[in-house]
Amino acid sequence: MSVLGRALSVLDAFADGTPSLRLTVIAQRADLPLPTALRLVRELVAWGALERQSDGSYRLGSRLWTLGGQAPCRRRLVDLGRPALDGLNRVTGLPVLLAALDGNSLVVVDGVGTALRPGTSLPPHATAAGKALLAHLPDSRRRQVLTDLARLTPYTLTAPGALNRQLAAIRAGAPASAWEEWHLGENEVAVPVDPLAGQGPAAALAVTARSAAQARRAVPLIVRAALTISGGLRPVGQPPHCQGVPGVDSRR
Amino acid sequence: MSVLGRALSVLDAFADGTPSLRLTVIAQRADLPLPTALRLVRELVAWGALERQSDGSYRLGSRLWTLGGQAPCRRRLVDLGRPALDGLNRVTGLPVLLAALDGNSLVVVDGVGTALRPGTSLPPHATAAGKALLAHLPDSRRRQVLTDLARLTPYTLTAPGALNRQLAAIRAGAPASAWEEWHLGENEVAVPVDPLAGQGPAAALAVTARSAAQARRAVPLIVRAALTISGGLRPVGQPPHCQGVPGVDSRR
DNA sequence: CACTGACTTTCATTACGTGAAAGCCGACGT
DNA sequence: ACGTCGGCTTTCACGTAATGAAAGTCAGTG
Repeated sequence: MSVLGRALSVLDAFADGTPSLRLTVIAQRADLPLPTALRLVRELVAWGALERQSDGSYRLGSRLWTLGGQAPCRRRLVDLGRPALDGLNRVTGLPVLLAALDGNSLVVVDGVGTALRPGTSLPPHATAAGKALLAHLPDSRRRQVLTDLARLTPYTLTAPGALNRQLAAIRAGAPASAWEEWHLGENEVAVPVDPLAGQGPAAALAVTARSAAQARRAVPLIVRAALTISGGLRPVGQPPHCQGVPGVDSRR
Repeated sequence: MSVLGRALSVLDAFADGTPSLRLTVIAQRADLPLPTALRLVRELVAWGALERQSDGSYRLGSRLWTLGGQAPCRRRLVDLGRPALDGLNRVTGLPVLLAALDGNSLVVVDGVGTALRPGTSLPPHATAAGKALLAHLPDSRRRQVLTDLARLTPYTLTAPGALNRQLAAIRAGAPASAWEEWHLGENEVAVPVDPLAGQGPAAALAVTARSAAQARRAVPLIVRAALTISGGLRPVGQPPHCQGVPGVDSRR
C-alpha cells in the first residue's frame, strides 16, 4: 500500500464519527505500526486535517471541514435546497429534510426544523427519503444497497417482497412514505429530486409529521419544492448529477 | 516535500472554491510534474476525496464532505447552534449567522434565513461577527488577522486606530456592530460565544437587519441565544474550544 | 522503586515514488 | 485528408524518502 493510502486510512479511523482518538487507537484502526502512524498524523496535523488536543489525542481539523464543505456535489444541493427547505418548512410548519445516497446508506444533506444534522446516516429501507431514492435506482445498485433490512420498529418492512412492491408503486408515481417504520410517532413522505438523472435521483426531499394524514397533506407542496430544486440543479445543460458510487472510475 | 504533502497540496488546489479542475491545472497549482499529479489524483479518486467527471476534470468528492462534516470543532457548534439560530430567527424575523475564525478569515459555520452558506469566507474587519471575535483575541493574534483592511463600502473602517477603539469598546462589553461596513443596506450586531475560552471566543452569533435601530433591538435576544450556546459548549469541564490557528502543535 | 503503557526518536535498509522521455488520442485548422 | 498541437497516460532506470525494529523517554500506578 502507498503512503497516501496509509494516510487516508488514518483519516478513515475517524469515519465512524468518533470525535477524538489517541495515537495508539489510530494505529490499530489503520493497521499501521506506531512510528508510521505518528509520522502521518503529524503531517496531517501540520496541514490542518487533524488537530491535536491538549490531552494528546487527535480529532478531525477544521480545515477538513472547510474543504469538505466545498465538494460541489453536496454544495449545490445545499445551495439550491436551503431556500426550498426554508420555504417548505415555513408553509407546512413541519420538519423538512434533504438526503442523498452515499455508498449504502442515506446521508442527511441538510434539514430545517429537525434535530438531524447534515452528515447523519439513516437507514434507506426504513425512511421515506430512502425509498424515494431506491425506487429510481438501477436494479443492480438497488440490490447492492438493500442488504441489511434491519427491523427498527414493529412497522419496519423487512420482507424484500413487500418493500419491492412499494418501490414499484413509487416508481409508478406514488409519493414515497414511511409510517413509523424508522421511529414510532414519525410519519414521513418524500419525493425524489431530479429523478431522471443518469444513475438515479440526486437526492430526496422529505417531510416528517405526527400523523400520516398530516404528512399526506403536504405532498403537493413537497413536489413543488422538489421541482424547484431539480430545476436549479440542471440550469441548461446535461450534467446529470454525481452519484456516491465508491471506487468507480468511469473513464479510463 | 513528502508524498503526503504533495497529495495535500493537490487538495489545496480546490481550496479557493473552484468547483472543478483539469489535471493540468491541478499540477500547476500544486507545483507538481504531471505524472506525479496524475498518480496522486488517481489515488484520491479511488478513496473518494476526488471525483472524476464525465469530461475528465476532477472535483472534490462527497466522501470528503462526509468526513469534513465530522470535524468536532465545527460539528459541536452546528449541533448546539442550530436550535439557537432557529429560535433567534423565529423571534426576530431576521437573518442570523454563526461564524468562527479560520486562519485570517471569518468563516460561516451556519445560518438561518440568510443567503450565506456554511463555509463562506467573510472579511473579519468589516462584519459584526468578525469584530466580536477579534475583540477578545490576544493582541498578537489580532494583529496577525488584521493585515488587510480592505475598503468594501464608504463606511468600512480602514484606519487601524478607529477599528482598535471599537474593539476596545466591544471588549469592555458593548455589542459588536457593523453599519453598512461590509454591504450597503446591511446592519449587523454580533455577540461572542464562549468569550472566556482560552485563545478567544469559539464563534460569534450575528443578526442582520435593514436598519441599525432594528438590529440594536435584537441585542438582548442575541445575548441570550449566545449564552445558550456557550452553556452547551462546555457541559461540565474545561475543554475551552478549538482555535483555527494553523500549523501550531502545542504539545511536543 | 520497579513496572507498565503510551508516545517518541534513531537509523540501517530498501521499497516506493519520481519525473524525463516517449507514446497516445482527440480536437482543430487548412 | 493530413499535420499539428495540447492534454493525458505509460514506461522505467534511478535515488530519495519512507519504513519499522529497537531502544529511549516519561507519566502514572501499584
